[in-house]
Amino acid sequence: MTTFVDKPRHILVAVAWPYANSDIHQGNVTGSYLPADIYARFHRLVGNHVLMVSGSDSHGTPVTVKAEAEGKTPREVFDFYHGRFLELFQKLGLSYDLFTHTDTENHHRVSQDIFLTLLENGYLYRKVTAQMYSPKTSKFLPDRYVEGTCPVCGYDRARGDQCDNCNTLFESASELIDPHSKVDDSALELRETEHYYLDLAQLADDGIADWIADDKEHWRPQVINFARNLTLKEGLRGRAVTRDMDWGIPVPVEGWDDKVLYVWFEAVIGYLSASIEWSKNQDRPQDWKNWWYDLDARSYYFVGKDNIPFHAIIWPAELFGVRRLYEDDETNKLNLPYDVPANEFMNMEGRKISGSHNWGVWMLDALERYDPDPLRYYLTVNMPETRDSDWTWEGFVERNNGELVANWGNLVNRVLNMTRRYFDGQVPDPGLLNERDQTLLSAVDQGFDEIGRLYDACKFRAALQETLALATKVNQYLEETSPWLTVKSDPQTTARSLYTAIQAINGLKILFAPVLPFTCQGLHEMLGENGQLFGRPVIKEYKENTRDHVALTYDGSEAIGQWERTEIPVGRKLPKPSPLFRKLDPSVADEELARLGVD
RNA sequence: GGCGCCGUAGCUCAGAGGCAGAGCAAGGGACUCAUAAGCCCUGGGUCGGUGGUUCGAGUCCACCCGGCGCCA
Repeated sequence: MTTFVDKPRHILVAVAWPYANSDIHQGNVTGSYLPADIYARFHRLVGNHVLMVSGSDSHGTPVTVKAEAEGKTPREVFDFYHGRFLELFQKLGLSYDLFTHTDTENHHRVSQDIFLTLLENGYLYRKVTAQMYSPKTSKFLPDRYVEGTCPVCGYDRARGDQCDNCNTLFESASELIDPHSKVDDSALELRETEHYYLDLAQLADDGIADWIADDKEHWRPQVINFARNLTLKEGLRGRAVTRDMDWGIPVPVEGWDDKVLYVWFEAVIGYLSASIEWSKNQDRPQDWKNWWYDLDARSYYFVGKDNIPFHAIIWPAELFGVRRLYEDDETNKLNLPYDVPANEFMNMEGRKISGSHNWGVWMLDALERYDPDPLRYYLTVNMPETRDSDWTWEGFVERNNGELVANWGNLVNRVLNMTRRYFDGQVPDPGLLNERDQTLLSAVDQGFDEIGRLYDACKFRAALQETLALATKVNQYLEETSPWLTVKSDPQTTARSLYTAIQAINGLKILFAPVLPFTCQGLHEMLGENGQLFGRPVIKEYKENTRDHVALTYDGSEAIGQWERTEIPVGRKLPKPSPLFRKLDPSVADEELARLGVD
């Protein structure tokens, strides 16, 4: 059945790392986590070797700022949100092989080793610059936490990187008159500091410019054009990979104890370090190399559009500059991204989603009121694959009621109910299938090929629409054969029609499964089938030498789902069916808007 | 200001040289297995605009307008 895949391939599904400083909303989910999960589930069904990794980004200024605001340590802050991420992902069915975080010993070591290898390979250089320094706290301050008077318009609350009044951008916060700390208002001074820089210009010359220029036909146009625009038009400048801070990964160079690796530099290394950690957790410490060195392996980076430069240029440049890690064979090189299927943004009710304005659907909260599959469905059918999209609660209710309930759920329900009523719940013996029956089943079989191609190309909206169109076809087939009429006069025809519909539904179960894993498992059981289509998400604690961490993992050892239509045998007694989806009252939209404070 | 993405039915979008499409919404119909669901039929278009290339242009090219974004 898997005609578009010749032999099992290693597929790395690399998912954006959420900052562990706030809860996750629907924009985060539809932007990267959900498409990654759909892709991973599809390829697991196809029979490919999937490794889906990500984790919480525990470092970085947003975490420390939140910690200061709440009077906590950064570790307390990220531990809290990390725990909530694990709970959400488990409930929403995001099937990470490993969702870890960046404050593990493993990640520290891999990041430092990457740094040292880049240094050894000549892609890091040192440079001294002047930065704003707070004598009061003995800390350097990032430009956007500096406030002062704008030298252009005189606005007295201009930020160090930009004046919000006249939109002037500053090269350095030192251009401000009377610069002071936004955090504690204390006066600042200019002080010299030395940092390591990634030599992106050299990396571009040595190969990354060619790599970005070549063989990217399968990339989304807005992604590859954007990346090429950055490399060609702007040229690549060196970028500091260290900074003056105490929360983060220590720079592994003597005398640099008061500096850490810059978060943008080490967070992306998480894709590699998490693969290595997963491998170690499985007691197969070399396994990760199948995804990172095998020439046939493919890596997909599911991120939002704000992350395109880091994944289409900077991370490939890091990998290219490192060449190989923990590998003696000099012919091996770390794989660069095969694709970066970045999504655009999702708005809500026409406005930008915003944490500080409480404008968004907080997923953990939404799961208190709604099942995961309808949420996954709406977020997929409305996914911002080619342009920004818009979440509306009215749209959520309409799609749920009109498509999941009325079309697909109702189809399943009517077929299983008739089987129950007319044949005592046993799969009827169809005798010889006629042309119309066979046409329907071959349309479903063809769906595995065509819809499979869409999933494989990360066209999830289209895949879902095609699958729903097949469900409509089965509904049409039922109208044409009208088993509720023939049952009185021609039971054999009724048997054939219901048998055919049952087999068709069983095929649709798999076609829908990457997006709707929970209800498809339910249907699987209503068809009297055994086993789990997918594996189980498990939250586990892992011990290292100095500290432990909890992570989400995926146990696929008992998964039996395959990308093909199987046969539900004649004579099987089916269990009592129950509806796959529940209809939502239109007032739900008003209630949710009221919850947001909208009249 | 430069660059990129987008502009197609009331709404959401697909189509990327060969008869303008789907779903929803609207109007009509036959049916009753099903969560009043499903099915059939109908209406609905200056494909943002202008000019060009071509036997033929939503589709390719140039310019312009509008929305969003990145950079300056």
